[in-house]
Amino acid sequence: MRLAELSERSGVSTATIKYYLREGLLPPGRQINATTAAYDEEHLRRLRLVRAMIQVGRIPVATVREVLGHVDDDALGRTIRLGAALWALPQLPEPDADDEHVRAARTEADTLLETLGWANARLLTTISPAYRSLVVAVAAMRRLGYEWDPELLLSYARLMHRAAVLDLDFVEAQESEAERIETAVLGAILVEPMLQALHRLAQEEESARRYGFE
Amino acid sequence: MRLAELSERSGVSTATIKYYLREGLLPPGRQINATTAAYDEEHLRRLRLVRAMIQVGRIPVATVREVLGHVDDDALGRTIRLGAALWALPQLPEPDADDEHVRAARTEADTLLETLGWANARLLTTISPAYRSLVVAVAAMRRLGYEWDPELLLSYARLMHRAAVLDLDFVEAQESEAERIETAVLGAILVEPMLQALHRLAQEEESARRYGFE
DNA sequence: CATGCTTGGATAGTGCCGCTAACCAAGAAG
DNA sequence: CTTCTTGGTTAGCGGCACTATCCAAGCATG
Repeated sequence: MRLAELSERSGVSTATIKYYLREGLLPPGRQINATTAAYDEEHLRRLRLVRAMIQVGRIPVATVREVLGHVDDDALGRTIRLGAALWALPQLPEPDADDEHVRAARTEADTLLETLGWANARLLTTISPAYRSLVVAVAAMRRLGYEWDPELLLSYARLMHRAAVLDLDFVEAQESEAERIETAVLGAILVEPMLQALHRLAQEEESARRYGFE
Repeated sequence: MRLAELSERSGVSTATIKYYLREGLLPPGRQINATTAAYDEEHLRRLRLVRAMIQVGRIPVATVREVLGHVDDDALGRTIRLGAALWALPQLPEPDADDEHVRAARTEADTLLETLGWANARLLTTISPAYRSLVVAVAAMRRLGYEWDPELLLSYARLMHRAAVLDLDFVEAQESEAERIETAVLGAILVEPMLQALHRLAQEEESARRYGFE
């Protein structure tokens, strides 16, 4: 398959495909001669993957390259490989460690993990970007003066844990190990916008149920 | 409070505050004379709100202006006002209506709402951006060849509905109607990154539980 | 009162990002 | 032998979130 056909079948312009090749998101085609390269189904699939990550997952191009690098790295174990890929995803900016709200949020997050018994997550608190993002988000709400019962955060966490269980069950259902790794990363990236959309739909539904359209 | 003090207390540079004033994210200060303007606590709070939306919620500046416009619009009822604000949030791009995966995803989404009995959401399917985003996300996964039991999507939706119930309970706990509207929008914007962070943490935890660190 | 500093407002510029248009020489097609 | 198409290279574009610079008006000090 030539570049033009790859473009047609994927719906991505040749210029953009060339850009992805340049950026290393797509392995080069098999060079037939100086002016022709051949691409196969694997390229097509990879291209769709890249597009989904960029358009649906809103992952920056440079990050997609990094994430795919981890996915392709056969040397690592599953948890590490998944972790490496997930940790490359864009995260909230580093919090200011001196800020009082940040310190309070950190305490709240630590208590949360303890209460939940997430022993593994607790090992990662100093390094996991997800933990850091949680602290930033909680600190932002606290800074705006919102107070809540610790039970609330706990409830959210339990819900998201159940979502994670569904994610990983789905991953395990994949046939090959390579597919499982890809699904784990892709799942994490594509399930997020799906959950977000469902969340907003659910808010609309619940708001309309409670208050009608007034 | 002068601009310099507003900057110091919020941690936002004066240049950036001027930019927000220009962009209409912040109402102008009370003009004292040709070279001095006074800002009050309300400005400080608003500025923190804007920062949270931009930095934690990753909402584009133009969208923040739009969302705040709806929040400040006393003429609308609660559901409409919340809806208007939520609908202004960035969404996934318009799907290609001719694509087979998009059509399949639309059917799946419709069945989902029917099964859940989300009667209100079903009224909104043609116009709600959240519905559109859901379709795009589902279509992207289908395009990559992933198949799943309809039960899976249903489970995710039930989880997010429970999250939405928690959200709205929290909103109802606010004292004034103005606060409730603001909380509803802010909640929607700031809870999302929090849920995302919890989701990723939960995935790390669950993956480590199942497979260890190998 | 003079001098120098600070203030807030306006304008233009910066850096990054995701493309995209234009060009090019090598090769295929008729 | 033209004429068209190919894939690779380069430079540019448009949007975004700031940010550096300039400016005239005021305030503060000797």
